[in-house]
Amino acid sequence: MTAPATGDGPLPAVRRHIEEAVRRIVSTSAAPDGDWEQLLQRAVTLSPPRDPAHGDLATNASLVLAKRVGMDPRAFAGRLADALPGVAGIMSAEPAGPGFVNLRIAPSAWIPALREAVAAGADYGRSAMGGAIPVNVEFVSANPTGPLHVGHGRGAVLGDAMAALLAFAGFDVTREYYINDAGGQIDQLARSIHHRYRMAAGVEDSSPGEGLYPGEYLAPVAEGELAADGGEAVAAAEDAWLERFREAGIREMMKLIDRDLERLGIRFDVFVSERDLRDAGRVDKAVAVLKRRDLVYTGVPPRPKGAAEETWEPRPQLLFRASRFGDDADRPLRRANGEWTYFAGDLAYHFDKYRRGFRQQIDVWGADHGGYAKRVRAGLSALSEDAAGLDVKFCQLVRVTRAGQPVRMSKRDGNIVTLESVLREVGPDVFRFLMLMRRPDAPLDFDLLEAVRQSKDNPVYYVQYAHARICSVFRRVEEHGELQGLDVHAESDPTILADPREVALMREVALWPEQVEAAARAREPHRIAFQLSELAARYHALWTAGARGEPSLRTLLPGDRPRTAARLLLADAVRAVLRAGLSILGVTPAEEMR
RNA sequence: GGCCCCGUAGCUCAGUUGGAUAGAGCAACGGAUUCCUAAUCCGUAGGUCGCAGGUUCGAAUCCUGCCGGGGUCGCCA
Repeated sequence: MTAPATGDGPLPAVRRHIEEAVRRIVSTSAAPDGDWEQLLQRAVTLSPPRDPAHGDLATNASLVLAKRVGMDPRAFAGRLADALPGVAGIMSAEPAGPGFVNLRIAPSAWIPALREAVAAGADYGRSAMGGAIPVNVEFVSANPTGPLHVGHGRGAVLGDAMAALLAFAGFDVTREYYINDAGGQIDQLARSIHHRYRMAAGVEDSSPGEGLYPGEYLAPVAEGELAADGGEAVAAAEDAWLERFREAGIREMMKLIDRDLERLGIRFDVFVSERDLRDAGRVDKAVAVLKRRDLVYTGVPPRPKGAAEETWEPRPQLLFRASRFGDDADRPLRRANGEWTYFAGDLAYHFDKYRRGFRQQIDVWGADHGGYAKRVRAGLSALSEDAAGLDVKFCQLVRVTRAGQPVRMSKRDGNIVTLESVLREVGPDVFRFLMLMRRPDAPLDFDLLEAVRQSKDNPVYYVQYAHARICSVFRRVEEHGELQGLDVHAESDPTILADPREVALMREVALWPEQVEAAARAREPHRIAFQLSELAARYHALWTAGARGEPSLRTLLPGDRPRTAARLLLADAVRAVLRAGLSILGVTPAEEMR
């Protein structure tokens, strides 16, 4: 790909300058005690103030430090403000409020960022922040018992964008899928296929009964098996066909899932099979490690309040001391029938990720697994001796509606709203963007009609339109004789860009790398979606001003090559941010809207 | 009952890890056709940030307790 941005934008320069001034002021103070230098690094912020009237940037340095070194915050702010102007593009600095210092930055200070953005294109904002640290992002991991539903789709998009964001910020990211291909549900899958098999053979006409999967997507699998074996499993005992149907089921269901993921443009680097882990003895090994540390014992767990008293019978079980690692109770490792619990397998799996070098692990789960995170974190802490961390991101379920009415589910699809059916209607770009316009742990209503409406109500088209407009401007340059052969870089004089709306756009372009890093640190891809919306809004506003009341703000001014070149430079820089952001979200940057 | 998530404008949601007078979009109302794409823009109006305490220069944000909604609770995954 490309090298991470190494350019020294305006922000780092301003920050360095502030730090030097702060050190000078502190050195004159009567009581420079304490860990103020550490605070300077950690707690002092430099960010655009919420109210643009306060300037371009603001720092809270004196609020954080003044008291610590025995000074009055307002006095500290006053001295700091006096010391700043004149360097790094700082035009003026004023103390404000309880001790902020507001900075005005010369518009020309943003210009290097514009050139950097244009040069980097979709890679603008890529950073080395992550230091190539390996991060494992595990997501989807849906059971191979049927096609993906919309909720899986949300998790899929979140995980994929998370991975892209972290990769963009310089982490060494692996996208991983854990296949839950062991356990009772797979037996039920095999039995469901067998039922369909008997239907296909004409010896069964009732629909699948209790506990079996109703989806008709299993019929082709059954028919395939029937064609292959000529019906020998019709009346055979379960032992004779269970394993074969399990394998066929897993294989075919993973094909379905793969196809759904492909529609979303998602590729995984690694698939890990629960069965493989178990068969290779990895579960035994993980439990042995815990045993060696005296973290496993046989005991009777207390009856959970939710469990009905009639069905609960106290039974000694093999337990992991999860309560020593922040969990609320010790957790069972072995089922009554002697098999490992799902939890034991999950321990082995997260341990396996750790042993493959992932000290940072991110899991994307559905909200219905909410109570489960503590015990897995506890297990990973125990197994890695606190060397590995697990960050679980929860996705609330998605409610799909059409014009406000719940979408009815088809038996064909197994009574779920399939991801495929939604994608067929709205396309991957709309789906991905709308899924990322919301914080993942907030519930989401997805309306199929709203989603395809092409207007400003729909943030996908809104952002894509901004990108398309810029592309359109570039296509039109050559239509003007006076602009033939315009060299945007050589002929532009960006100091011409003086309108407040233009300067605001320049600033936003310059701040983009910082915003990417903030989103990556917070591990919140949805911030990117919101930032793109804001940038698009600013661009649309400027554009419409030029198109309506203020022709002098237009990009293409045939009589004024330097100004046109400068405007094109700005437009191109905005386009770079849009491309970079959309690439993180996995959304296509449309060249034109038709 | 325990644990997890949520509660911000009539509706849907942001809120830069504790900052200044809490912001967008939708809906409502009023505007922009000499235009590089009107899939756009400008303006008006809209708030006890669920409630009550606490922490400090400063709280929508952190801590405690309530209220309300959702999820979950051995031998499913």
